[in-house]
Amino acid sequence: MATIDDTAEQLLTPSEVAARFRVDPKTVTRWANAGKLSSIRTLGGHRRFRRSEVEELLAASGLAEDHRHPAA
Amino acid sequence: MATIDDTAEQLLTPSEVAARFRVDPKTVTRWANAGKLSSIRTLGGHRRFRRSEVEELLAASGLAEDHRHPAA
DNA sequence: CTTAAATCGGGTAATTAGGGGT
DNA sequence: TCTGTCCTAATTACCCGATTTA
Repeated sequence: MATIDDTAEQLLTPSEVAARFRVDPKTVTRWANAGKLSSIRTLGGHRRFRRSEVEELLAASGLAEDHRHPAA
Repeated sequence: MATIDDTAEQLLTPSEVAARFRVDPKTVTRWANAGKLSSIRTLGGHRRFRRSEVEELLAASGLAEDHRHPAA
């Protein structure tokens, strides 16, 4: 069938982001409202977050999820 | 990948739309039923979605994933 | 024509949004 | 100031069998 290019950005749910930071999903929502996290909205109003941005923030906080060894 | 004419309207399956929004294909179906998405029906009753419309909705949600070529 | 995957429906749990208060 | 919890309403995810698609 017509396989489209999978250049699409990988998105995470609020729960998935919360699990990575060990915080409550509501806290992630507050970060999004405060503009600390870029949020995408589903057509129903639920938030989705860019995986790359979350990983970067985690790395910037000194926490490496290390499925990849740090380059620096 | 498939070589498709740019003049033709590119249609996406429910799964492809769902992957871009990080939701379940059933949710995309629900959006179509709610009139939030324009849907084309195959002769068997399956839904197809306009790629341009999906891209616009994603962009309106705060995500611009236009790495390939500008939709002008 | 056969096989495997996807999408149809419906129905029911789980998640999320938003506000308020600790 | 920041975070976790309580509440209700809305949205989304997973269950099934049957049909369509590739």
